Amino acid sequence: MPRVHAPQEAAAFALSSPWGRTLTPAQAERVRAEVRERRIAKGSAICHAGAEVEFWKGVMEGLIKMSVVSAQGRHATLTGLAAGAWFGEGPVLRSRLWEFDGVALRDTRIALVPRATFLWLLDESPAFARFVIGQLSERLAQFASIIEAERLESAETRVARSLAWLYNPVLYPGVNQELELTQQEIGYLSGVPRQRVNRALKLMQEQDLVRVRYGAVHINNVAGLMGFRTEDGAGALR
DNA sequence: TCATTAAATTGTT
DNA sequence: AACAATTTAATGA
Repeated sequence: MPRVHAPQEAAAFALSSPWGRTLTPAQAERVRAEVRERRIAKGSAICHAGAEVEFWKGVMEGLIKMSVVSAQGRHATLTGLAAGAWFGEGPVLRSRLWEFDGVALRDTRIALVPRATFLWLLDESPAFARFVIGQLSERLAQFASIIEAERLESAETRVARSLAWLYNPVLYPGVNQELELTQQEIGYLSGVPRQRVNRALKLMQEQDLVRVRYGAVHINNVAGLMGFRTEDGAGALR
């Protein structure tokens, strides 16, 4: 069972985020008073599809995989969430229910903003509203890119793209060049088998886009990764 | 600090 | 999916 901890660090994390810095002192004070922190052990759930959304959530530390499970038990990864990412605005605004399952791929710390506080900020702060709109737009672009790659491109291209998306400055402000992800974890995030991830990383390394390390990948060229293509994408076969 | 062993991760089939 | 090779982490003298 995840435990709720003292809020100080979570409040500091929230208030130093891109949206937190835009708040008025009064708005910041309410956030400071109401933000909570939760620690999630590797392998445990952050949210369950169908459960009520109580909080808008920010990743302070760690890594999350968002996925959906079909009635038959097949599951598909939608995206990863790295440190600095805020998520849940979709279900908070739309259905009040989580639409996906979230699992921590490693020990993770989450900042929790109560739903009511989130909605209050949306009403009170135009800057906050702009942040949320900007984030929704980025996510839409991300999902469009993923669907396109899923249908038209090779597994190697999908791996490159999911790495590149981790460097989107709007969705993941705090990611640095040394990505501490194992090839297995990259596989979970991109929905590609580990063997194929291994092959993909070597191809990217040949082009100096990344440097493969033990348990990590050093990213040299984000734009190059976003544009990375192989000749054997599904589009090339038809 | 070094050597040994176990565990995790990578690379290949 | 299975297996071997490599790297790191843990242990104990």
